[in-house]
Amino acid sequence: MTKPTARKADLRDPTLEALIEAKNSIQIDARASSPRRAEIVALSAVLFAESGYQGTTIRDIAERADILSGSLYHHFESKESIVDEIMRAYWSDLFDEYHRVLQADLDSASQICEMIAISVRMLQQHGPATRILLNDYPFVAAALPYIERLTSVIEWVWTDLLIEGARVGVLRSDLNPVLAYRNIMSAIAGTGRWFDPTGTITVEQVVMEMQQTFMMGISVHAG
Amino acid sequence: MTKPTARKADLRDPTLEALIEAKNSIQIDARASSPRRAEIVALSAVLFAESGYQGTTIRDIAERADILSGSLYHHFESKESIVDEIMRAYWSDLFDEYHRVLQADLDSASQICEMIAISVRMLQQHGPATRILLNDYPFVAAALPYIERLTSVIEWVWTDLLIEGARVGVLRSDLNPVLAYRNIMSAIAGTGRWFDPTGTITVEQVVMEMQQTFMMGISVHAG
DNA sequence: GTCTATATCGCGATAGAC
DNA sequence: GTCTATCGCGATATAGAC
Repeated sequence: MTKPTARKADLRDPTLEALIEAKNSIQIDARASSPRRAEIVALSAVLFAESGYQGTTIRDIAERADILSGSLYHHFESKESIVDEIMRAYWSDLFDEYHRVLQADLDSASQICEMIAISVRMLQQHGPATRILLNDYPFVAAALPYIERLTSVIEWVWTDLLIEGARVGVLRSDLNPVLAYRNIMSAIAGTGRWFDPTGTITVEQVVMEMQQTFMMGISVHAG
Repeated sequence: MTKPTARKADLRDPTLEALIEAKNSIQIDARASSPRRAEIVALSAVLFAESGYQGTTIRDIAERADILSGSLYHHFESKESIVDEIMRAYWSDLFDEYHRVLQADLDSASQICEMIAISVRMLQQHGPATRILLNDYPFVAAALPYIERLTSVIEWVWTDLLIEGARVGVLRSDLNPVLAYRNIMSAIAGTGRWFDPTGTITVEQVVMEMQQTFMMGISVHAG
């Protein structure tokens, strides 16, 4: 099934455009090219994910990097700038993935399945970032204003798709798109808490169970 | 439909017994009867929910209580003991509600619907506590060891019910009970982040949408 | 790029007067 | 039950030598 309102021709899908604009607003610091800096960012992400942003000290990070705390300020101007860099990389990759899915010529239901899949697969490259977002959202959102802006765009993309799916009869007509979105997004975000990359459950198992649980709940049934 | 394995007769449902035992292990401090103390606990819960446990200072709490920070230590022995009291009240009420549902003579699907309902309804009396648990789980679980014990009991009750439902054919046979539980619980916990008691969406709307989304996803369909 | 040394601040908590 | 006053600590961040 192709998308009912053909947008591939004129490329004027407002949510897709908002997504592109939001993605372009994420500036990645050029200094991130330094390997040492990237190493410290990665190890900080793990510590923040384990103990929380406020529960992790500059000294904790320095110790893990085999360095003294003062030396960190050669690479970063503040503790906040470290989590900022973690977040920019995460959101940049996430928006690229969303862009790919929204450009593909899929019906609403398939797009939703794909969006669940890419969101959960972020655990592979950005497991710590997912966890930081879950645990420290109030702090991170307050410290980095762009986070709430990007979150809004994601919410818009989802609800737009859910409304469209209900309109064309692929999804339940009595669906509350905002509540459905929040249920799905909570389940996705929740993986950040419990998923163990060294465990026996694979990311693809999580993807499949989540797709089944939600799609069979929100799609129209034969009976 | 009545519960297939009749447990009402001999009352030897191991998950119910574990629930009762866990509930009895939650000791409520008798001093909580002081109105002033209860007032401070309530207002601390709101602050912890807003800014996080580590993001809220003793001085913030004192200011909101129109008191000086040192005076708080007449009522509490530490900052940790405040969040402890918030958590004990929350879990005590939650376990009472679970107890009521598990004692009722319902089939698995209805019990699951009821368990979703009571969990979401905790937002009414314990909205801040729900949010604290979501945002500060790693810290709170580390500081208050009983939390992980109680969480395990809840997980056991849910997965037991999901397995039972699949066994008797009320739920999908290919269901992964652990993953299904985590999806549902994440959606429930997620309400703590976005639900606004002063907004237009009611708790009962949230309950209904969540029941529909999950039940139609995990129950066996006619078609 | 890292170390030494330290400034500066705000935190949780305490002791005793009232 | 609250206030005054303060302790002791650990936090982020800085300055300059090497």
